[in-house]
Amino acid sequence: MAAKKTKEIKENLKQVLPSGARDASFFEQVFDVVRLIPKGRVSSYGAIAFFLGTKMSARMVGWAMNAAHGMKDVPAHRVVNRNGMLSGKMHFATPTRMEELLKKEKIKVENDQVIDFEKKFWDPAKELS
DNA sequence: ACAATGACGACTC
DNA sequence: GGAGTCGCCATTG
Repeated sequence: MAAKKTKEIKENLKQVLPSGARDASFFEQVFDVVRLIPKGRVSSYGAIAFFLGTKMSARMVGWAMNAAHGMKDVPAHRVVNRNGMLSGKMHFATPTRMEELLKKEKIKVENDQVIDFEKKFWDPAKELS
């Protein structure tokens, strides 16, 4: 059921984007930012939300990530919560997929948590200015 | 149209 | 310092 929903989201997003990016504008920005996250680095929902102007609405970033699953170019695995925890790993194809991907990028993950999160943290507002 | 939910965050107890 | 509560914004029921 959830998969079907994701598909619907993706299709809906695809339709909305080229038509008149107003509802998906937020999503588009999120995708762009996440896509710009360097390899071996991670970011947080709050940081992205802040960069987009809605710093208080990290939830929406998470929701955008859900839709981002349809976009393979969007490394959602590099986006974790402000605590550095892989809060969204359960939403991947497999719960271990996120951790595997992160480890693949030299990011240490232990107990669903990114090690040295502060060092790996990539702040869009800071890097992209 | 109203109420509830959510890959979060910050504040309060 | 750990746990609980409220707030935010958009989507879904």
